Order: sequence, then C-alpha cells, then structure tokens
Amino acid sequence: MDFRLIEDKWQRYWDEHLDIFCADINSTKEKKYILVEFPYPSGSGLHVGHAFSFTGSDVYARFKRMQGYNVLFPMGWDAFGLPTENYAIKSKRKPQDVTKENTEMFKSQMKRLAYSFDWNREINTTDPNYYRWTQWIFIQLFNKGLAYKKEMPINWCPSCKIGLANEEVIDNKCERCGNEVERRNISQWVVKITEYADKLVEGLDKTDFIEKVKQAQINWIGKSEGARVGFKIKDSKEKLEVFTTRPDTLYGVTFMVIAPEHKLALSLGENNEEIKNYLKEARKKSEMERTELNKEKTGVFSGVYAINPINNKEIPIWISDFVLSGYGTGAIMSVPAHDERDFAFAKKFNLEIIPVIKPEFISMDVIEKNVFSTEKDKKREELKQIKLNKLLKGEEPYVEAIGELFNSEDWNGLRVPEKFDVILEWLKNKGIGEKTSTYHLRDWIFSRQHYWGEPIPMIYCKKDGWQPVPEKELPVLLPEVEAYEPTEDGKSPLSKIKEFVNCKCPLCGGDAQRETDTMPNWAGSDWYYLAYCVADKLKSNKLNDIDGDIFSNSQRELKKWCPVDVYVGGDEHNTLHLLYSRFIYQFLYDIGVIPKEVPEPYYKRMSHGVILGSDNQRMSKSKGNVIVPETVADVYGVDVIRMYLMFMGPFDGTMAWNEKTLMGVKRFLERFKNLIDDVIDEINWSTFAQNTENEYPQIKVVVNKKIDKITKEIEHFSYNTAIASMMELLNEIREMRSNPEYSFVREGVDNKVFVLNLKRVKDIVRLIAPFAPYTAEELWYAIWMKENNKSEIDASYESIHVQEWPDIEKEYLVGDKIMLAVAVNGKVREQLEISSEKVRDEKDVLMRAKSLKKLSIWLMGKKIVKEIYVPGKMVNFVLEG
RNA sequence: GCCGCUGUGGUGAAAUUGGUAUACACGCCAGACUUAAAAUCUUGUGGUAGCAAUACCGUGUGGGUUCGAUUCCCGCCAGCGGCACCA
Repeated sequence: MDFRLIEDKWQRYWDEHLDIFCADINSTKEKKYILVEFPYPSGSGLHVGHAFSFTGSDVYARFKRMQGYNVLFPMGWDAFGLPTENYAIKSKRKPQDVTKENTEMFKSQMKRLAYSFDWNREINTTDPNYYRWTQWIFIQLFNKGLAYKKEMPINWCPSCKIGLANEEVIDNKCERCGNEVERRNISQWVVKITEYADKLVEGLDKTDFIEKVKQAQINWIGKSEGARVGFKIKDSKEKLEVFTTRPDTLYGVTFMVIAPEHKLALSLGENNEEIKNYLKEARKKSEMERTELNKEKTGVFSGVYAINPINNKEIPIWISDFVLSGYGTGAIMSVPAHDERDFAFAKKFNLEIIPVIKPEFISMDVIEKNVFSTEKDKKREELKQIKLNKLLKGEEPYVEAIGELFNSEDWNGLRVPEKFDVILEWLKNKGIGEKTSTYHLRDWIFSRQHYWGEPIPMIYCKKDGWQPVPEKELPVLLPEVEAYEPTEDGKSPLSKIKEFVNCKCPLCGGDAQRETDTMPNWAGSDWYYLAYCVADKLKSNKLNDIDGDIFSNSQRELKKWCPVDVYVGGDEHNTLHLLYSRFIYQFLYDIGVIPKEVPEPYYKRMSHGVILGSDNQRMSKSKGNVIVPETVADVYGVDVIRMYLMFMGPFDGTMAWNEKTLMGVKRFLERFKNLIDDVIDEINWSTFAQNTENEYPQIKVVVNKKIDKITKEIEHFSYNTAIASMMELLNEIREMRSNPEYSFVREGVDNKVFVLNLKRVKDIVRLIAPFAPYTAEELWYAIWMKENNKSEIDASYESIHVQEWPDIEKEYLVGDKIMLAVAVNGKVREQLEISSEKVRDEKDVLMRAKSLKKLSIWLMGKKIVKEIYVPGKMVNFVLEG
C-alpha cells in the first residue's frame, strides 16, 4: 500500500520540523489555546474514542494555525491511577515502567494519526517535577484552611480496597470495578470545595460553555435558598438547628426529624436500647438503600421534645434515616401537610398534621381537556375545595404549597411564596431564623489508600498535629515498594515502608509520621492546562532550585496563553473534572498566583460525541465490538479514518461505526487525489505564470463560495458538513471537466483555458489539509516539485501545514445569474433566472415572475392580494380566496 | 419528580435571522467495462396516483401565529442524558 510509504515519509519530515506545530511565546500573532482532555495511558492503547476527539481537536488546531494564529495545542499523560496499579500487581512490574511503555505506545500512535501536538510541552502527572506542584497546591489548600482531616463515613470498595468519592460511586457500585460499595469510617483528607460553591456558579457567567454544561454544574452544586431556624430542646440548654426552604410553613411544624448520625441522636443512643439499635441498623445500610425511592419510612422516637419558636408548642423529635446527615444541618422541621415525605412519615407513626396553606394552584392536568373556559374555572374552584377538605382531614398533603396562609396567627392571609421576604424579615426581627443557603455539593474526599498516586505532603506530629511538608522539600517522592497491594486494613502500601513513614516534625523536630494516603487521580488533572504553559520550566528546573512557586514565577507565560480558548472533552467530565479544576483554578487565583486578567480557566467548552460499535452498543472488549484505529489505518490509511470519523455525524453526537460509509470517504479521497494529479499534468509548467489568470470564470464563484462555507463550518466544529461541502466542490469540478463545453485545450494550441488554474488547485489542497494532512502534504509537494522544477525535497520546501488558509475573493461570491423560486400561495410552482445585478430591483423581478408562462395557469382569473419578494431567494403571490 | 436535549427517507444525517425540505454519504435499482467477480464509471432513488407532463400528501402528534413553519408559541406522545428522601 503506498499510503503507508507516504505516511512514513511525512511523519519523519514533521518530526524533523517539529517547530511547525509548536507554540511560540515570542510570536506577535494572536494566540489560540486549544486543549483536548489528556488521556489515561492504558495498556490497550489508543482507542477510537480517543481518535475521534483528538482528530476533531487537531482539525481545529490545524485550521487555526493556517488562519495565522499562534496555536498552543499540547498533549500529556494523566498517568496516575488504578488500572496501572492493578496491572502492576498482577504482572509484578513497576507502575513506573508500565506507564513509560504505555505513554510511548500512545505517543507513537498519536504521531501516526498525525496529531499536530506541541510535543515540546509534553507533560506527565506522574513525573516528580510535575507532582511536586500538585503537592504544593495541596499545601496551599491546607494553609488556607481548605483541607482538613476528618473521620467520616466513606464509600468503601471492598474489591479495590479503596475509599471512593461520592462521584465515583454509581448505583452504589464502584465506578472502576463494578462491585457493591460499603460504608466505612476512615480518617480522610477532605477539601472544602463547598466554600467555593457560589463562586463556581457565578464564574460560569465569564465562560462561554453551552447551556447543558452550565446547567449540569449548577445542578450539581444545587444551591437552595431558605432559612436556618433554631428550635429549643425542652429541658435542655441545647438548640436544634434546621434548614428549611419553607419558613412560611413554621406554624405547620408538628414534629422534627434528625439523621441517625446527628450529634443528638448519637448521645441519646448511648443509654437507650431502642435508639441504639436503630442507629446500628442505619449504619449498616448503604447510601443507596437509604435513599431508595418509595421505600417505607423507618424511624424511632427520641423521647425528647423541641419547642417551636413561633408558638412555643411542644413537638416530638424523631430519628430517621430519610434525613441525610451531610445535607443542611442533618435535622429537619416536618410539615406533613405540605411535604410528601413528612406526610408519609406522619401517617406511618400517626403524628399530627396541621395544614397552613390553602390550595390555590391546581396543576392543569387534573382538569379535563375540552372543557369550556368558564367551566374550567368552575371545575378549578371545585377541585380547590375538594383538595382543601382532604387537606383538613389529613388525607393528603398539598405539596404545591402555593396560596394563602391560614392557621398561622400573624401571618394569616399572606400569599406565599410571594411574601417570603416579609416572613424572613419577621423571623429575623424575632431572632427565630436567619436567611441562608445550602448546597447539594459535598466536600471533596481527597484521600486514596493506594500506591500509584501523588503522596499527600503532610506530616503528623503528636505534639503539633498535622504539618505540611516544607515547600523546599517538595516533592515528597513516591518511594519504590515491594508490593503494591493495599494492606488488609485498607491502608496504602506506603504505610509498610518505615523509611518513608518515619520522619521529623517540621515544626518541633521531634519524631513524626508521614501521611501514607495518596491523592485521587483528579488531582493531577486539576492544573494540567497550566502546566502546559510552563512546561519548559517544569522540565528544566532541578527539583529544588525555584524561589517561590512555579505559577508566580511564570506570569508572562500564564498571561500569554490563558485562558484555554476551546476545551474539547467528554460530557462525563462536565460535573467532575470540570468543576474540580475550576475550583482549583479559582483558588490559585484567589491566593494571587494567577494573572488577575484571567478569572476562569476555560473560555469555551466543546463536547465531543461518542462512537458506538457497529451493533449500536458502547464499545467494550466483552462485546467484541471494539474498533482499533490503528487496524483501520492499516487497511485504509490514516487520512481515511480521520476523515471518516469527522464525517460520521455532528462532532458532539452519538454515532455507530459503519465500515460501509467509510468507503465513501475513501472514494472521495481517491477521486480528490486523482483530480489534482490530473490537473498538475495538464498545467503547462514552463509558462505556468499565465495559468493564474487562465480559467473559466464560473469556477471562481464555485470555489469561492465553497471556501467561504467550509471556513464557517470548521469554525463551528461542523465537520460533517464541511466535508460534505468538499465533496460537493469535487463533484462540481468533476462535472465541469467532463462537460465538453468546458474541456480544456492542451498546450500547443493558442487559447489555453483551464477549468482549474494553479491558484485554485493550491486553494483546494489547502482546504483538505486539516482533515487529511498526509494526502494534502503529498499533493502540495507534487505541486512544489513541478513549480520549482525539483525532483526531491530540500530546505526550501515549505509544508502545506504552515500555509495560509485560502482567502475569499468577496467579488466572486455571487455568480452573474441567480435562480429564484416563484410560489403561489406559498407553494413553489416555477423557477426564475435573473441576473445578479437585478436582485435589488423588486419591481422588475415581480414583473418577470408574473409573466412566466407556467404561472399563468395559477394566476389566471384570480386576483393577486399580495406580492412578496425575498431578495435573492423567492417570490410569492398570494391570491384572493 | 426536577434539569437539559432529541424526534426529518431503507441508513448516518443536511437545511444563515421563518423563505425551493431531504444537501453529502451509505444502501438499493438499472446500465457500461469484464469470460466472470471485485474495483471503477454513468443514471435513478420520500410516499401515493398517472404512460407522461403533473397533482396531492409529507420533518413524532394536535392546535396557534404567518403570505409562508423542520425552524417561532401552546398542549400532548416517544426516546436519550444528568440529578434525585437535598428539607
């Protein structure tokens, strides 16, 4: 196959001329930072999903480079993580060695697929020069009080023997291995991302993420506004604080519920068997079991009463696991008349129900359709009354909770939720409650009991408590160990290494112990887009010779490249990686190490789609539907697979692999190549200078229109239509060439006329360069040899990939003739050809349209009521009747 | 339940601010070349009726706005993704 020879040739050439694709900090050209999520270098190599997102990003980067931007398009390795560790355990090899092998494999596969990454900026999260700064960031978090150690129930995977963040648990199963997750109490490092909840929402305004991504983040953070209300506990000095979004229903509170993990519950459980048992049962249940929907409510009376601050009524306090300890205050005030869960609980345990809101809003779907509007109003009134009666009898709750308050003393007659502000003000003045907000977002568990991650740079001293490792001593190197398995009690294998664990307290110099947990694999990816900007410093620095931190020392680089202009990635990272890394960035910004001009790390987020197997199922080894890009490239060539991936469908869509469609792209590339080869043959190179003018006038418009269209389509990542446009262009040119009217006259005859002249040919080759870099380079080279009368490449050759994107000759965007659709009553009946100068002449166009022969059938004997002309598009005659 | 998205031929999918629905490609039908097949090339290809010109219908569904709606508005139906005992 000769494509393989061509690929090898140009790969070598590009490797030798790496600067073609490197970003230059000294360039005065406008910068574009194009980022694609870096891969985890697994042992199975680059899969087609990688190929898809990388190709899409690469096309954009190449396009922007040709448009004259100073493009930063880097690549690196997110190499810490479990698969490598598990592989190391199984094969008894060092994770370091395995990682090195895998990254080398990935890199060579990427090079073959012609990704134009700036390899000078390659980074690796497992490189001590890299994770030194991951550790440094952690120390800053600790110093600012945003990282703390906490004994907390975590999701424990018994198979991986690791604690998981909530985000890593799906359906109560471990995200990685699929095993059931248990709950366990372990002392963990926790990062206070909740402190940044509001900032993370507000910051979205400074980005150009699509609505989907913004919404996903906002939902994940899940802010709800309401009030914090304090309830006195009877015969005690203690207070029970609750959070509620409906302080207006305070008169309807008939009991309170606290979570089994609540302080009060725990202390009451100490000397009450029934409570003790309930707490024990609750602890056994997994988060999943506890939050399962429609589950029968369970609970136990605490034996203690609270005082409702608004009317001094005594209300019982219950303990139930439907209240979550991690949300709000872990305690709720229950208003069974207006909340479904409270209602279910009240019914089960026979508790009092006091309605306080008169039903007003009745969902439309309960009212039958095709009822007249006056009847509808009547019906609505009836329903309201029925609802009220049921409510008063305690038969069902009114969960919409919109309407007038009653049973509420001073507040009677107030319409809620409109009058929330009045009520909040009232509560504040009486010292009962305060306006506040709560979030669904939880603090981020940052400890992993594993080997293959960044050591957490902390030291525990009995005297001084937790102390960060002095910054000068970073990185805390990951030591080599004998065995990589976590210990049976769930500790990191690092805990077995005495030389690592035992150290001196940085404060008092006494004996102390190192933290043996490592960081989650999000840690390294939180700042990798910054690392690319300073990659040369990461590399050139000896470990401890920097004064201050790398960010403060790189303001020029950060100012130059940040923010990321386009960030291409998968939707699965919209809430996790994207939120975590925005948090870390905002934190670094707040401590002043990031240039003030750049408050957010990513400007635009581009979602890439998913490629399914040819059976329309997600690709997986067990299904045997995996497509390996390299294998496809072996058969069809790299350009074919690149172009096919981009042609399959919209870049952010979900598409199934289809080998047959791939043939269409293959044919296109072959026809394209043949056409250019033919034209190169036809040009008389001894007098080629003349050829720039000698061509059919029609071709000017055809090519210019397509350049214009394709440019816009690539800009919008609409690659499938951009390729379709190229196919159209090729089809049109081929049609013209086969038309005897246009056939060119070979040299030796006076009137040499070409369908395509040299300029057009060059433009067309440039158009496919981002998609098919090998084919484009080969054709460009063929032209160069002819033009310069060379037989082999030399230093004067300039790659197609540093050429300028074809410019558009605006004067040739419109042909001299335009076809208009002529419609009668909105239905197209005829076509009208007009000359382009007449486009604006409405009178003339309408007159011509009216006099069209075919139209007389439709217009005869009818009166035209209205005549509409959309310039350049269509004419419409509206008839009477 | 809440949030976001999608619905167009046999298939993947196109369609600037409302302006000729189905571009491009696959597949299929027929033809050319060939002993034959593959490859390549040419033509056709939404549905119904008709020899045909042509007509009518047609973008999940029912309405509405408009000279004109795949596009805008309202109500349904179906599917996808995310969140979910979050007080």
